[in-house]
Amino acid sequence: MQLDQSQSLSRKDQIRLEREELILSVALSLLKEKGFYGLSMQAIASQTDYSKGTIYQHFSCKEDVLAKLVIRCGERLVSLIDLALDNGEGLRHKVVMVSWAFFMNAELEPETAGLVSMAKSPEFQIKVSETQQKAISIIDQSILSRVIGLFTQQTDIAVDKVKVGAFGWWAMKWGVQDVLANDWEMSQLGFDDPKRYYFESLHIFLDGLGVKRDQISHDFEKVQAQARRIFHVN
Amino acid sequence: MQLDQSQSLSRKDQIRLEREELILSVALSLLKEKGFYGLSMQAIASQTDYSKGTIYQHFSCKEDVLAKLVIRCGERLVSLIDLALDNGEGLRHKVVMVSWAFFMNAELEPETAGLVSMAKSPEFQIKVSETQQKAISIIDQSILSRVIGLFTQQTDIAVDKVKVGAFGWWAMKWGVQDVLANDWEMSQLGFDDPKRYYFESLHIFLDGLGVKRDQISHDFEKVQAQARRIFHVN
DNA sequence: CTTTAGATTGACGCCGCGTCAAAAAGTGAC
DNA sequence: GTCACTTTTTGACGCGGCGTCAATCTAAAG
Repeated sequence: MQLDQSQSLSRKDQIRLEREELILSVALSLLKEKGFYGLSMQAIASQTDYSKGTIYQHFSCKEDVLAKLVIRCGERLVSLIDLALDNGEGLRHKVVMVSWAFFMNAELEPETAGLVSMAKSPEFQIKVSETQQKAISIIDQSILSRVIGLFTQQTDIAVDKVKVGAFGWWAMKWGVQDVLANDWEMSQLGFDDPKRYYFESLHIFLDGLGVKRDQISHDFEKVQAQARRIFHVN
Repeated sequence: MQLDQSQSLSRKDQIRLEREELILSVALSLLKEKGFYGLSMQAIASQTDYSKGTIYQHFSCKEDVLAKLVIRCGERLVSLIDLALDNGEGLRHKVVMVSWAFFMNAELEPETAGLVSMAKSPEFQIKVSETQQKAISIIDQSILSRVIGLFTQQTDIAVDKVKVGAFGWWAMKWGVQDVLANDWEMSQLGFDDPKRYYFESLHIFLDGLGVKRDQISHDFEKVQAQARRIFHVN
């Protein structure tokens, strides 16, 4: 009896989960094809061969769907960051590798990565269910605590510089991400490859912080190749 | 005859301009009150006591209205930047003052400033009339060329560092702006006042670049007060 | 006063959102 | 297999926003 019930429950849950998966993958492909404006609950319903009502049993609104995509994107990012931290040698190298974690995560799913900053706006947040809000918040904390932890653990940086270091890096990385996401016309002004400029700037910042230089970190191509290997991208 | 015609034309234009002004101010106040989602062409029409059709004679769509707000915001920013450049002494000080130009511009009209990054997204852009697109593009160029020009003119920075310097600063500033615009919960992680951290980070970056230190630039309060005075803010 | 060009209006068609009563499918007892 | 009951699914519906356009109004010129 109990077994049956639990089995049937888990079976239901299984189906529910699979469907949620389907909905999300359809949403993502719509996002890719038609962009943010082209994504509608109606379209998701048609493409999944479910009715609108059923979709609304999984997600309370359009924003809720997008939030879930952003959450998955964030979860993948966290795992890439962990890989970066495990494989980096010393503070500078780890910082560089984590930067690549962000870039490659965005590369894997540019559509979703482009939503991240929108998903953080208050107006978006209030439309999203609390569960999701918390999930986003937890991911943010995970990432930031890893970043701060990284700076704290290392010995080649003064205690009073830890927070500034983490902050400055964070800001710089975020700024570049924004440029990349909406590919601003920086090339017209001679900034053909923002990533290269980012890493150059980053090294200057780390120099200013007094972080030890090393052999690998300064070689853009090499470290990129290394990152692709570690993250299994491309 | 000709005089009459030109008079009547300029009169018409005058009225048209005033109305455009009215529309924009109503749009802005709606944006403040109800936020981005609450802003509708219908609402603008009601509040201005014009019909929807008339509003559409001025702006082709909602995005067009917002674009115009962003453009004005950008124009004001350019003028603040010029003030900053005129009043700053030396590279570091000018960089700091220009940073304050950005911050205070955002402070003057947070709603609009929060739209800037959205207004740069391709999906937004294609909905906006070409004239506006160009206007935005011109403002971007104005700002970036000033920034690059600033780094180029100064003597206390190596030639090969000019572009990196401009880029790194740009990225960092942009990242912070994003944090401020959506006030992310950084305070929970001990970053109570992002602006202070920004300036600390900025100085570290400038140190790394080899930019000369000075007396004023490092005093947050002092330089803020100076900026408020120059920009006539508060 | 009449004509006419141009400005203004708001009803209209369309679409997307989110809801909910009704229909369908599932479940279990007999 | 059937019946009664629960759960799930459906899609028609109401709402509201967008952008259009034929009809109406205005005002200037003849």
